[in-house]
Amino acid sequence: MFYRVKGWHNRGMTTSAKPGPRERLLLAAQELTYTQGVGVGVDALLKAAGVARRSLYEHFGGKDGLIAEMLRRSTAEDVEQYRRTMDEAGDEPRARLLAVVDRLGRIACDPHFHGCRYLAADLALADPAHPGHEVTRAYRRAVHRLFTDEFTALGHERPEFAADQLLILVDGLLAAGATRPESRPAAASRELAVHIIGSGPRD
Amino acid sequence: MFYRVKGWHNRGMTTSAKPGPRERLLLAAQELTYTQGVGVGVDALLKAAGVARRSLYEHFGGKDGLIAEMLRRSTAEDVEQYRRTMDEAGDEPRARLLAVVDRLGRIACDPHFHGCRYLAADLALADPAHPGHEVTRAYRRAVHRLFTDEFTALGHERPEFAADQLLILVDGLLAAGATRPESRPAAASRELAVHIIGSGPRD
DNA sequence: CGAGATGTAGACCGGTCGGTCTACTGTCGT
DNA sequence: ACGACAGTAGACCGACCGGTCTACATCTCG
Repeated sequence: MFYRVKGWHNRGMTTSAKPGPRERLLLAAQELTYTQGVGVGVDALLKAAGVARRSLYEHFGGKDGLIAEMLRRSTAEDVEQYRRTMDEAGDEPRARLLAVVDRLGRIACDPHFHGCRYLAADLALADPAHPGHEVTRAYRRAVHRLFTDEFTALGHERPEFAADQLLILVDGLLAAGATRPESRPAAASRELAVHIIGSGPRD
Repeated sequence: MFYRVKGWHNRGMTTSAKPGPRERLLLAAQELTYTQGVGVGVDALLKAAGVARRSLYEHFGGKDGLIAEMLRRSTAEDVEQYRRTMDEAGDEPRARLLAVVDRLGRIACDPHFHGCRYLAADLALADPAHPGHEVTRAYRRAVHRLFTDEFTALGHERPEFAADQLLILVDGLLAAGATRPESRPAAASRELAVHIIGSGPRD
C-alpha cells in the first residue's frame, strides 16, 4: 500500500550487488501482482525477475508459495510504514492516527494508485484455502491492533470498535481512490476520521 | 450486491419456460463471476448455462462482451434495489439513506457474501480499456446521484460531498464484510452513517 | 583439485485458455 | 412441404497455464 517498487536498485542496500534469485522473484512479484493482479503468469514473473524457472520452485515450491511469501513481506513492510508514520507524528494518539489517514489519502490519490493489494488478492484468490488469505488476515489483525492501541492510549471507551470503524474508513478510502479518484476521497475521509478519532489538541 | 441468483427458476417469470441461451448465459455469468471472479473460464460459463459455445460468440461477441453485459444488467438491478429500499423506507431522506446502509449491512454480514462484485471486477480487470470499467463507473455515478438527491432534499449544505462520504463508507462496509465479517461491520458502519447523514426524526 | 551446492537455459508435459469452424437438429412461418 | 434460422455438439486452433526435468555453468569450500 505504502510505496511502489521498481526494482532492487532503489532499495536501501549498501552495495549495488544484484540480489539473489529469491529476492529478485519477490520484488518482481510485488511489482507485477500489483499492476496485473495475482493472476500474472509464472513466465512473466520469471522474465521480470531474470530468473530461471527452476529457482522459483526451489525457493517457493510453486506460484502459490511465491504469492504468499510476497504478501507476507509486503504486509510486514506496510505495517512497519504504519508504525513509522505514527512515530513521525509524535506522541499524541489523535495526531498519530490522523497521520496514517492523511498518508493513505495521499497514496490513494496518486495517479498510479490502483487499489489495495490485499483486498484485491482476497477477492481474486477464489480458493479460500489459498495460503495468501491467511497472510492478509494477519495483516488486518496487525493494523487493527495498531489502531486499537492508539484508541486505548486515548482513553477511548470502545477502542476496538473505533479501530473497526477506522479500518472500514481506510478500506473505503482505498476503494474510492481506485475507482473514483476524481471525487477527492482524501478530504471526505479525513473528515470522517476526525469524527471517529474525536477532536483533540491537534485538531 | 443486493441479491443472489441461483438460476432462472426463481426469477419473477410468469411462465416456467426455460429462457433462451442469451438469458441463461447472463445468469450463469452473474453467478459464476461472483463466486469465482471474472477470471472464470468460458468453458465453465457454457457448461453452467447449458449453452453451445457458438451462442456466446453470436450474442456477445466474446467473453469480454458477456462480462460487460452481465455487469450492465447487474448494476441496473442493483440501482433499482437501492431505489426500492429507499421507497420502502418512506419519504424522510434520513430514513431512506439509513435504510440503504442497513440493508447493505445485512448483506455484508451474510455468511455467503464475499465482496462487492464491481470493485472486484475493477481490481481484477487489469486492462483499463476493458468495457467492464465503463459499466462500473456508470454504476457508481448512479448511486452517487441517488445519495446526492437525498442529501439535497435534506437541505444538506454539501450534498455531493456527503454522498462521497457515504459511498466511501459503503465500500468500506462491503470490504469489511468480505474480509473481516467477525468484526460486525454493520454496527460500526451504521454509526458512521448516522454521523454523515445527521440525526433526524428517525434517529 | 574436485565435490557439492546453486544457479541458468530451455525442452517438455498435460491441461486449459479464448476463439473459430463445421455438421447437425429442431422449430417456425410461408 | 420446405427454406431460413437459431440453436446444439464438439472438433480444432495456437497460445499460454503451472510444473517437471535434463544439461550445463558457476561458485565455494574442504
